[in-house]
Amino acid sequence: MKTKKLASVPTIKRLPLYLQIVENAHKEGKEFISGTIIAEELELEPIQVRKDLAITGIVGRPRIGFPVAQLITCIHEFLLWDKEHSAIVVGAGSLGSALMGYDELKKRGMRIQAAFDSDPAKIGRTINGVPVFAMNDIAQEASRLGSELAILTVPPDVAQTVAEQLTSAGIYAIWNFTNTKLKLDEDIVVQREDLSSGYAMLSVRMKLRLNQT
Amino acid sequence: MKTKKLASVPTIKRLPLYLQIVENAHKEGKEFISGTIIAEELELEPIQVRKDLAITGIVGRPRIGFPVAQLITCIHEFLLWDKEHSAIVVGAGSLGSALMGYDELKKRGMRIQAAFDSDPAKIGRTINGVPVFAMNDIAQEASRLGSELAILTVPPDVAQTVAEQLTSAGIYAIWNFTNTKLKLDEDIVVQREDLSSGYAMLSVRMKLRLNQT
DNA sequence: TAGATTGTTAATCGATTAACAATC
DNA sequence: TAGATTGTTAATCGATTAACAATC
Repeated sequence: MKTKKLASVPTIKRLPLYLQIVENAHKEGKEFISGTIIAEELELEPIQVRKDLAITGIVGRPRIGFPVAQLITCIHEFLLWDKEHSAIVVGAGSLGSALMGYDELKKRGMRIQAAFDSDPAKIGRTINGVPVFAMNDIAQEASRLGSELAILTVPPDVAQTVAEQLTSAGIYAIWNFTNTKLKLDEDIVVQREDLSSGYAMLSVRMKLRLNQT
Repeated sequence: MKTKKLASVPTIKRLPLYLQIVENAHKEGKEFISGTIIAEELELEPIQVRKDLAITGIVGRPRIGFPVAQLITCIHEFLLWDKEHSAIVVGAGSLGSALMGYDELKKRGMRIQAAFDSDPAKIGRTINGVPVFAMNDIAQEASRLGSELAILTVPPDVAQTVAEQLTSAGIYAIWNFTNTKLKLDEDIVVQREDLSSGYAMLSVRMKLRLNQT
């Protein structure tokens, strides 16, 4: 088995930015795009773009740049966005509903099969085309659907309990939108999505901006 | 004017995590909390927690830890979360609506004064207590309200145009939830909130997990 | 050809981690 | 006192950036 050098976290997080630009170039009918152009668009250094793209296995042509169609494929494959990921949304509040209607995710291979909520008014209905089940049926339904991933948008006080139910039902990855640090088996992938850290950055930069004068 | 050493981006992003734990400790009536405890809770290194907290100006007591109440104040002040930030939501779709109802932000000083949308069905109504105005009235209303910050949740194709209107109306900071790279004056604070980078991390980690076997 | 761009190897920079004296 | 914890100074680690030969 080949031991590939792992990509760094910052690199992985930049790949979707590159992908978007390359897809735009593709729509415009361009066959090649240079790292220099991508870098300008995102206000990054060209060398950083080249280094990042290299991780996907793409090979560019000096003087010409990278083949657009192939680059899209390489990024997709690297991120596993060429395969479907089955997912359920747990907590069909406003954030959960927003995610169910988020086309970007669907385009990137995420298939949201079902949602779960404890509000009787929501159970049995569909939101953005996704059927809503009772929270109590999670274990049963998630097993039946064979879902890989759970998008967790429940209130923080039930997050830990619900997460444990999910793992029992065979879910091995959780996209955690609650601000609860989940304590689960090590082999469960938990990705925390933290709005407050973005808000912290924003606030500090606003403070700096105000102090400039 | 004292030239403070700037905090690093990773440090700033971790501060809200610390804040949450310290606030919990406060609710439980604890007067002191050690960096070691905080680190355990978040699965970080104690030295990292101490270094991060130091940036806020807090002074701890050897053997005892950090004074809880004072630490909360220090983090709040550092993030400017002790002051109110006036904000408007531009694009009252599902994500915009979710943010209007997000208590966390309100607790951190964000005051959402108004929302804007081009859908006539929404204009004139209120969502989560926030009045919705017509998109055409942005310039006028934002100036009148004196808003500092705009939360941008419009479709990507109008993002740039709307952003320019916002800056003309005196807005100097934009929390950009669209996947459009905005091209604005350098003195405008643009904080991009990128769901796709989180999804990229999640996908790669799921891939690794699957390859483990 | 001339010159822009790739990809590799080396240098730099900055964040994390380690070591340890000071402290209560 | 003994021992846990802070805060400072130094060491390490890894990401970014620079330099440059190879290429078309």
